[in-house]
Amino acid sequence: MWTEPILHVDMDAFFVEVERLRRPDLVGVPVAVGGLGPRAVVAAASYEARVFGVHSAIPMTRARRLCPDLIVVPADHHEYRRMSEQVFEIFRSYTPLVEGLSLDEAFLDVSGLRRHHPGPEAVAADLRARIATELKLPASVGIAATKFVAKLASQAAKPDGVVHVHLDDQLEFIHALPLRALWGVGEATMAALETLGVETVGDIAVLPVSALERRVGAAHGRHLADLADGRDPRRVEPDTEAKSVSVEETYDTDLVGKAAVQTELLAHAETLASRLRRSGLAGRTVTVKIRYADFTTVTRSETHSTPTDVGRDLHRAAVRLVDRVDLAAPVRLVGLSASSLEPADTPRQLEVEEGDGWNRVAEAVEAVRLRFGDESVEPARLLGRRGRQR
DNA sequence: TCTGGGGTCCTAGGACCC
DNA sequence: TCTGGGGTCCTAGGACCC
Repeated sequence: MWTEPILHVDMDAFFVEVERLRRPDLVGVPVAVGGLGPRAVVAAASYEARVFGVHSAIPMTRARRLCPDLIVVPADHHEYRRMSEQVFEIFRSYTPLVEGLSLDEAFLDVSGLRRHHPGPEAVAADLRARIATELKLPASVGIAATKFVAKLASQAAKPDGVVHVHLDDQLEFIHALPLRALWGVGEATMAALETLGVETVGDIAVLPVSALERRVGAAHGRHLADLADGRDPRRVEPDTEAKSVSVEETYDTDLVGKAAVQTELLAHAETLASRLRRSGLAGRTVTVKIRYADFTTVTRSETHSTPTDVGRDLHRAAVRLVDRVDLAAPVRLVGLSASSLEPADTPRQLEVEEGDGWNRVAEAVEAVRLRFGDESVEPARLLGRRGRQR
């Protein structure tokens, strides 16, 4: 019973269902949540819309063509985040071992609930009932011995169901699935494996590992071989800190010229800075991303010895970086990100710019000394010197 | 059909250090 | 005068996920 203690909980058409809570007119009809601009894509589609072939990531223009009666609702990420927090609160009322994958799905390791529930299926039933009654939202749950099988099980459970894959049936279950269903197998991997004539997970289970490694790389190849044999040692890791924070925008019409790009970078820098501050983070690495009209994408990054969460610093770095890319061609997307993140409150070495930098430092130092006394600020090399003299 | 915005992880090459 | 092996960090690009 407890040999399959991992739950993968996946909210059904989450954005759509959240919208339906405040707009009952959306119930039972084809709905897509997404952007409204000419370049928007579908972020979430209701099951009524999926019948028409409307699903996540397809262009909204195409979705409208596939389903003329489609109701398009602009995305409200604040609201989705708010509801997501309530969903995760319920998850964490069962176990602290909750690993969120996005706003609407998570792994739960419920092995610690042995004494309180007869089995993981009882936990899943209880959890789904609570989400349904307290939040009025549907959720599907996959139960398995490993993370990747639990995730596949929740897909099989949709919509609004539960699938428990017992250890004894695990290989039979995964081998029958199309290869593309595996987490980590996308278009490129499928293309790389095409010549091998593999279609299902079972097909790669009988392949030599070396053949996989040759085509998709060492790490990926071995990983796929392990999954096909049902091996997945990854534990449920309670949520870890963010590794990067980014802001990007695709424009309805392409930007032309350096000035336009720099202005967008200034706006991004301010947004990024406030997001960093709200998370209490600062980044040492700044990366600019430029996507041209033909969709080719370039990035330029630089890493500093000290992290920043200051809009002005981010913008200055961004302008330096974007100077190294071609801005004569039309640009459809501009992005800015911060990585190599550190808590913003760790002690930092100040970096003083050329120009009037030291002047401003001196002014600031005087202001502090006026308020807190002459010894409140001094060069680091002098620290402790006065103490010794006394 | 003409491709969002937010992320994570991997690879490969090069610089640099010991 | 030509040259090893290992480790770490950085950069750029790309695959993939929701």
